[in-house]
Amino acid sequence: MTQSGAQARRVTIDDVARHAGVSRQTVSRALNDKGEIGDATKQRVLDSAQELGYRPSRFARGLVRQDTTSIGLVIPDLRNPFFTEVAAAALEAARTRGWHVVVYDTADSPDEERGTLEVIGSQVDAVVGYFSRPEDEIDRLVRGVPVVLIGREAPAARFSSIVVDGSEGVERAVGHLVSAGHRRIGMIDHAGRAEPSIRHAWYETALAAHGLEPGPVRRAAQSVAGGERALEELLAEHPDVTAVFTFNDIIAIGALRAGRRLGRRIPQDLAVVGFDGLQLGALVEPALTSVALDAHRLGTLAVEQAARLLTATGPLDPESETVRAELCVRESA
Amino acid sequence: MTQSGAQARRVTIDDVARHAGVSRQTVSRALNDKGEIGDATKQRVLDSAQELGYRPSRFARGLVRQDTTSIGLVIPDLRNPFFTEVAAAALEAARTRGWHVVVYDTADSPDEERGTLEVIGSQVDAVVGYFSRPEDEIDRLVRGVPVVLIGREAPAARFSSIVVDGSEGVERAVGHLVSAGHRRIGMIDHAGRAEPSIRHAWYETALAAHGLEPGPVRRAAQSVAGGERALEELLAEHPDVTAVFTFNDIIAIGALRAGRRLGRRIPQDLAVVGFDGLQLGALVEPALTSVALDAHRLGTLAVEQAARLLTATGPLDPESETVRAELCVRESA
DNA sequence: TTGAAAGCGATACCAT
DNA sequence: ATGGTATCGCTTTCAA
Repeated sequence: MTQSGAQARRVTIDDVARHAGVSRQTVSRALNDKGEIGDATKQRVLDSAQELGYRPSRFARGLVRQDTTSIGLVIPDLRNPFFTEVAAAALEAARTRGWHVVVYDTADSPDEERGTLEVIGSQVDAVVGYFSRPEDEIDRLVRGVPVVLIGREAPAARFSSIVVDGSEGVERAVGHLVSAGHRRIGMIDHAGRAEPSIRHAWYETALAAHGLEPGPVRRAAQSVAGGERALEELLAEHPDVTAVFTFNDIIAIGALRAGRRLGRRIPQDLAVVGFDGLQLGALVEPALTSVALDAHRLGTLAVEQAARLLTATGPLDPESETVRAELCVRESA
Repeated sequence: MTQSGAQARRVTIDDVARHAGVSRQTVSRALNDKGEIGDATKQRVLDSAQELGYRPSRFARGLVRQDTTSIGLVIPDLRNPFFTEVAAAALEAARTRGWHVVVYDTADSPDEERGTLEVIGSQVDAVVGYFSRPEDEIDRLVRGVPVVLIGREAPAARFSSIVVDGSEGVERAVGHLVSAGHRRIGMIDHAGRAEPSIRHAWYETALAAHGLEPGPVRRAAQSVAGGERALEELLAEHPDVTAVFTFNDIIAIGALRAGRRLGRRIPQDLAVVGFDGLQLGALVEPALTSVALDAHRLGTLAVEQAARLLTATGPLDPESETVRAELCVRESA
């Protein structure tokens, strides 16, 4: 007994060939605009293909012509303009190379990150992005796929990476605060991981360099609201604080708003310095002073590094692998 | 004469099999954690694979197990927070389905758009996103790949789409302005395409509905700076204008800034209404009033629509295909 | 100009 | 538990 409503089987090149009364090589020629084919035949084949709704399998095609490259781009939170910028730059750089970019947003969650790593290995030729998991675990999960780590705290041993060095920038920022008379400088770190961030370490080092003792630290979710709450709590506990350095600009903007709401004049009563150097910082009031990172460069370099991995050219030299942060003074400090 | 420095040939499953002294099926089993394999054998195979640096071909694998789905997501400008939001939502929706998303940023350029369409057809199972080219051209370029058009002005005949209906929202916005006493309401449209945007049409209709004659229109690049310039020019030529509706929030923010700089009090002397309803609008001062669109919903629906195309379920019903804009009143109007 | 046959690199089914 | 063989859908020689 025959089943009616047949399975929607894939239309293959052979179907088209049969329909057009030619061999499949001829179909291939017609579809790929190779020469060596009669005009009439070509048209007939094209028509058949159209009529049958034929679409070549990307797998079969990829299998035989080993030319398409795609990379995976892993971003912790695409909604954060900083990562958007990195992603946009990476997309640009990939496009100039004719690469495809498969984007994954791990929502800042280690679990999602693991899931992504598991699945990504079999989908792309190289992986570029932000990861919080230990190196050996990443290594195990991607199973040999080349990886470029961006902004990894400890320059990775077994992976290529693009290193972010904010120590100097943060040091400048603290210098700037100090010369404006601030002595009691707090920090709002991010709340994501168990340990303090590397940015926190830079902050402490910078304070020490200026002979200041560590200020109070609060942790915040990476959102404006998170920054607002953290600043309120920080000032409630430590009213003597007159300046804060924050993990990033989003948090800083929250701090800015909360500070104003509490009646502090900015930057006189409360100076705020963010990190990232978002364009957005220029739009709020007062405009945000920030330790700025060149996100565009980060994205571009990451893809270039991947290219070198893939072509077995040597990696970038350590210097050009590093992106340094610079103090961008606006109004909030 | 043999060439030294042999071509870096791909390591295949057969190489691993040979190295481990087993058949390739056994290798396959070991790698895919299927049962029916001895522990010792499995370990030996895994070691060989590791040693040879073996990575399965995603094409060969995809060819035989027809399970991985990927879609192309085409965005005009990832740096615009609105599209970022759409993209983030689409990524989320795709992830729950286990799909991969290949992202393309067309930089708002018709040329890039064409290039993207040409290349995308052979890379993904469906395409979702924003396009400015005529339908029939899109059709020709993607060659049969299912397409979901987002926010297309004329609901597409031959493609599925997610429709944006802002008429009501804009009408409300104009009503809001009118009841605040504004009679001379200008618009800043975008400068991208030759013709006025659909948002401009909504604006005109809304004015008419309130018995107002069309106000002056200026076009701006989609950036804060573009908005600033356009507003300056608009007011220079038409000082009697007391309110402007803008193509989007980014432009609106520019208008806001320029208006203030010109000494206009906002919203009394100059009311500004944007379009998109970006979160960002709440951070500027005064906070931006805007005709808001649910970007998250847009991204989610687009992917759902793609899912229906792919599974040959019926498309979404027309009503749920439509996303309506709503007036979000903050401070600028 | 067209067609036949040989892979590309993996998995699945059926033996053993 | 392991191996042989067919197969996935296409492109690329090589003949005709």
